[in-house]
Amino acid sequence: MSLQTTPYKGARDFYPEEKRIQNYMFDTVKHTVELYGYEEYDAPILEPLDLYLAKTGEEIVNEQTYAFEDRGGRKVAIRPEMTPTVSRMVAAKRQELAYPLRWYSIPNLWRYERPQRGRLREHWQVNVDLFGIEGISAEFEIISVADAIFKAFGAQRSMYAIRLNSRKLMDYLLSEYLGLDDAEAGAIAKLIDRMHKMERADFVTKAEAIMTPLERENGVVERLLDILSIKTTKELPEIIRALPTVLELEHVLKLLDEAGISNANFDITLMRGFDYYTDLVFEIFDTDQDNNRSMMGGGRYDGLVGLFGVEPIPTIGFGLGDVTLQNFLRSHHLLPNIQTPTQIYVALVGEVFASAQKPITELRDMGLNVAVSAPGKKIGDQFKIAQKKGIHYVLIIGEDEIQNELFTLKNIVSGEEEKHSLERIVSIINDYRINDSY
RNA sequence: GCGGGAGUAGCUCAGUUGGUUAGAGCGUCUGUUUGUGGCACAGAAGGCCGUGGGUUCAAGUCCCAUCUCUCGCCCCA
Repeated sequence: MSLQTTPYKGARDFYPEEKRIQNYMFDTVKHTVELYGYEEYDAPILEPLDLYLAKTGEEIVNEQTYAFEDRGGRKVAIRPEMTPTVSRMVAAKRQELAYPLRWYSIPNLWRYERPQRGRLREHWQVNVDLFGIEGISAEFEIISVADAIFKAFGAQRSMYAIRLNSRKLMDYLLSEYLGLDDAEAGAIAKLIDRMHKMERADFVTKAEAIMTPLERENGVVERLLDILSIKTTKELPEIIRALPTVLELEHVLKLLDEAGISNANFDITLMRGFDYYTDLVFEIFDTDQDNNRSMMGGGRYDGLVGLFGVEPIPTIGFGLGDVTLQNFLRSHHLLPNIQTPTQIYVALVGEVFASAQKPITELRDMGLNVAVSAPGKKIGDQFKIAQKKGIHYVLIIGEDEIQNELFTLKNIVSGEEEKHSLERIVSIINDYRINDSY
């Protein structure tokens, strides 16, 4: 029995060409969020299992978390998300941090479940969080940052939709306006979450099954359907529209619209699961039908830092998964062809390995990325290898070059070939790289 | 955890109602001589047909089981 070469189920190998894509995506994200003043942090991949039990549903922790006992008998988990960790970090230094905090990270996360399109067991997730601002300027900023990331990749507004809702609004709607008890409200909320996946009649049947006969007689299902069909906050019943959370939501939408973010809209069917969100929630969807998934989700979670026994801190943030982001970029042809960072491939001709070291070192000292071919290969093969590696320049070093201190530089894309000094070569390559950038 | 689809060369796949030594394209390697690649030509390597059992004179092909991958469901941090 031989060893497998395939990676662990639901996890990916990143060969250099794939790692380049990931680096490009993460570098673009980092650059964008840093424009807004966000700073990178990180934390261990292992956390005490308790950290997740405190705020997440039983099923998620028990069945979808990699959890085990360490050698000291402590129950630990591989982090399935970053939000509890960052809340822990903030709580630990609650008194000494300078608010507002603008923090981001790109951790790898693990969840134990069956892989499917857009969802693997290991993925990387951009986490962007803003701590310490209570008002809607935080909502406006965090959604603007999310939007800026998509714009930084060259996405058009028609390619993605930003959907907003309010958890407080939905709580009021289900318990006060429709008069459902907690269990019913929870079940209906889950149903709403996936209503776009089912037929209307199917939704009605399932909704009726959740409600009591009396509620059905009183037309609660019809009232639910009516309210779920609305497209703007203006259509909400007057009593609901006057809620502070709705006024705030309208204000955020107005600010976004004035900022040119025209693809942000109210969506009363947006639920965002059932976890720690306390007020506004939002998601970004791919408008491409083949990738009809939430790529990014977030919202306000004012209560999480307080779980660590300190005064709560108002917080809003979002997460953006690398798998769904890459699917998005691919389906909209937004992934550039990213070159190897190696700029020159040195082809040695003849017995010059030792004497070629000096010019090679000088090139590196001047900042070029230089790979040297294996000795003893024919020059034609060395061209082939350089081409296959995607390196555009081959530098030929033989007896002749070393004697004259003029080296043969060949652009294997154009086929042009000339002899130059090392300084001239550096300048040619640097100019070429600038012109060749994405 | 539940369901659909698929496993044949490194990759993408063909393989007739079961019938001799298993096929193509791409890729890899070698050569068409000596410091010039891509193109072309010639050649080579590379398969327990996912694994185990069964039916049959005969199984890549049919049946059962199992494993893996994949798409969905559940769930979604």
